[in-house]
Amino acid sequence: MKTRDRILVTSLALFNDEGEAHTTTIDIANELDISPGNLYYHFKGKDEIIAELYQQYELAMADTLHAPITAPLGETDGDIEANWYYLYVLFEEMYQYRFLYQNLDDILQRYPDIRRRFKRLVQLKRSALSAICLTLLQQRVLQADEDLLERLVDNLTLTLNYWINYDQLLHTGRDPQVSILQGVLQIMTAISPYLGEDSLNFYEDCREIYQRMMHKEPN
Amino acid sequence: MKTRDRILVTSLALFNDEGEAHTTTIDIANELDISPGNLYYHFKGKDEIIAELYQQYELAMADTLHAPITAPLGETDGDIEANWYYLYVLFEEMYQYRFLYQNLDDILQRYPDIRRRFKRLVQLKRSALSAICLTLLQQRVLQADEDLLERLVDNLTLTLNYWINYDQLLHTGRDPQVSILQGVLQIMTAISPYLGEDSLNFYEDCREIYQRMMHKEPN
DNA sequence: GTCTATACTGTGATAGAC
DNA sequence: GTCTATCACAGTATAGAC
Repeated sequence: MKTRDRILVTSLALFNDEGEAHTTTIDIANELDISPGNLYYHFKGKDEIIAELYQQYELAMADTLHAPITAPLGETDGDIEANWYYLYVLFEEMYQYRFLYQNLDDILQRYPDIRRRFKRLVQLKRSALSAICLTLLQQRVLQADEDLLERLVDNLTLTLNYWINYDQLLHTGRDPQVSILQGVLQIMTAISPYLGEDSLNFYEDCREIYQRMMHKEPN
Repeated sequence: MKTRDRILVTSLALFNDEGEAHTTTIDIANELDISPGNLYYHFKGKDEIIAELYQQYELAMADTLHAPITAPLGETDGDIEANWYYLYVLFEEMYQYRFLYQNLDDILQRYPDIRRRFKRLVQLKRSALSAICLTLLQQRVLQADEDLLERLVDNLTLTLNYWINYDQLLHTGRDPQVSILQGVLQIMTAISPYLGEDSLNFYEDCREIYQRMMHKEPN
């Protein structure tokens, strides 16, 4: 593994675990057992490392997010399992770059370029969740309820974005896998009451998947 | 106004507008036209200023949050207007100390004491929202749906905590008053589908209050 | 209570040898 | 590509005069 890549991997780990703000270039160099000078040979500074890490994150997310926008998830309409798995993957990808979310406003304030791009990404998340809702709900929501649907999609986007922060705050040290599963359940549950008579069935199916995932987790 | 209080007021303003992480003791002293030495006479350092500001925030919030827990809001059950106003006040109080939410994880990591207390405060928010739900929903939610109710309350707590961040991210520079009104509407909307046959009426009432508040806003 | 001076620290960044 | 050495600077904190 090249030094440049090792710097990226180690930086990401330190940012996630110790917080980006309090990880210095020296910390990174120490962790890698290289000199600060060497680090500066590969990257002009912390800014450049963060820019590169964000680039990685953006590529991965954008790729995933386009899936439900271009084609409905699952073979049959309302395929719960496919949507569950999809949300799980999204949460996982976000969790891998969780340092972004921990000091979000701080980072977005310092890097206006990342701010613009992050905003676009959130809008993309919103579109993806909107597409999922539209297939799940099908024609169920009346035309007049367009606005209601917008509120639901905002609700889901908000949950997707901040759930892990919220859950880890209330349950410090909880296994991240559990947090993520809870997050998926949380989103699915928020959709359920809009499903009319299928509402309870849908919710029960979700809980069942949740239970199943929770118990096979120690793999 | 005593210097000590002026330091607190100015610090809060700077933290909110420029971000806590990048506001130094010197910035605060400059803004007040006093010397850094003078500032250090009143507070041992930035830590102590933050601790004091948090104390203020906690007192105000805890006081407000106990209201619906001890007695239902509104004179009649399901008094929408009273609950609307209540949520509005909560958002406003949080907005006044928004620097806390902008770098939340960073601050909570640096001050373990604040972490514990903030966590308790979120649980208090959760209790308040739970109490509101119970009066609004009354006996509507079946016993079997206890778990569903928990998911709803988590959803509302999450929205209350992060809505302003989310809204300001997607609509940079939007009038905070509008963000807050949207936040209240967002929470009320999330409750509405659980109201059974009153669902649509409730939602329409909320939209009406929202419209009214939006237009009298330029006061 | 408030000021000016100053010292200490950690971090970011570069130059030049190997 | 990697190292050592060193600089510059910002932010924190204190001492002592007024």
